[in-house]
Amino acid sequence: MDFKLEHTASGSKARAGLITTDHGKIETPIFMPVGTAGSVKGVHVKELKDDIKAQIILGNTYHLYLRPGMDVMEAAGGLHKFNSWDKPILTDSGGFQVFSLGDIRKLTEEGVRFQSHIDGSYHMFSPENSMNIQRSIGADIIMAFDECTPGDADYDYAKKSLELTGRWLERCFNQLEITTPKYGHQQSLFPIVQGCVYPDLRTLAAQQVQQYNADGYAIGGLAVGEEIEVMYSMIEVVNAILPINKPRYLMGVGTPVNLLEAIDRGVDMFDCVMPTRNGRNGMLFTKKGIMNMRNKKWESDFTPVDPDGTSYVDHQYSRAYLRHLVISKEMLGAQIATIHNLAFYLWLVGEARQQIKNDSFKPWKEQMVKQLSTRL
RNA sequence: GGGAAGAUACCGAAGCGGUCAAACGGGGCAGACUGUAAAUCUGUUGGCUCAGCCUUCGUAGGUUCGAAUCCUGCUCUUCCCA
Repeated sequence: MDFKLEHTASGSKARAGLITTDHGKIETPIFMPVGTAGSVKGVHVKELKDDIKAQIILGNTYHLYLRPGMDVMEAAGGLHKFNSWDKPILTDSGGFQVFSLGDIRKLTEEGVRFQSHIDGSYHMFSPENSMNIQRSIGADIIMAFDECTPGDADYDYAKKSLELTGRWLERCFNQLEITTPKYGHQQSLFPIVQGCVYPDLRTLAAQQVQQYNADGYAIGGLAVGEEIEVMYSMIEVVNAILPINKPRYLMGVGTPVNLLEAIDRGVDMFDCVMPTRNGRNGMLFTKKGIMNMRNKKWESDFTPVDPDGTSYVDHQYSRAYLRHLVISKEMLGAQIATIHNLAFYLWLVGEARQQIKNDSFKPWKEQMVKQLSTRL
């Protein structure tokens, strides 16, 4: 994997870059649609490519390991073949599930023992088998197995958690060294910077991950309960230390405003369930603000879903029709909303990239931030 | 024509003398959702000059300190027998 830093915006730390993987190029800043179980929920590959213009999507180690399992995954020839997405893929390591599965898992030095949310069966994740599983899935970018520290963790816990993540990181790299890619293309491991809301821990973490000279670095453990301003300041702390010539991936973030604020602070890559999940739940993100399609106000609004939208669903269907579908729980409603939201997110980061290259990012961002949170 | 059961808030449906403006479900209205245990979850849903008051449990009366709950007439619905 290669990263070329193309341009840094004036008056901002925002960057435009180009990642090259064996499955193609990724223009940064980029948003990566989340496809947890091997599919971006409700969206065909054709729509993902032609309409949403996704350049890279996510998969999840935990979910794919449980189902369909690695036997099927390897027999399929890896996730690219299995889900027929031939562009870049990134897999999360299962680290987030260590956090989100909360009450049905047990954390030890070795790894995490957890119960399947599907059938309650017991399993163990460790840095080693997370790497092995991610080898079997075959994503272009794979993530370190970490503990995603809760946002409200006290200093002592956050410090111990960070140290554990550090020891796990070494084991991840060791495991990668003694294994090889299974499908003939390169896989890059991104370490994850933890440290919770404590600047000195974040600083330490950002310094320590660099010993591995990775192809890119991730900032994890944010947007997990802490104040949003705290998240921004942690990004600033970490990005001041991470190397400028490597992509920086802010995990799990966020709202359109979060994306622009993070881009402004030098983040290159994002993923978040928000456009897909909120879309399924009837919420649309647009350039002018947020629309809850369940609201009565759209009942007889026969104008296009989003006149400014870049996807065909924005112009093909009316707001009144979309509201009807959402209210009626028709699956098409969720699909339209998901396609719209993802297309909007991809437009947003694509436009940010253009504004960065034109040295007009800062004023554009200030203007956008004002309107993006408006409730329409 | 005879008999039986029943009529409860937007709908369905509990309640069967006071703690009932009335359980629960649906629908309606609104909110939440940030490396997906989520096409999920939460709140609210008679009115008002709102710690109180007013109107409401088919309808008209009655019993009672007190009725959605008991009694009588009426109207309507469903089922059974002719």
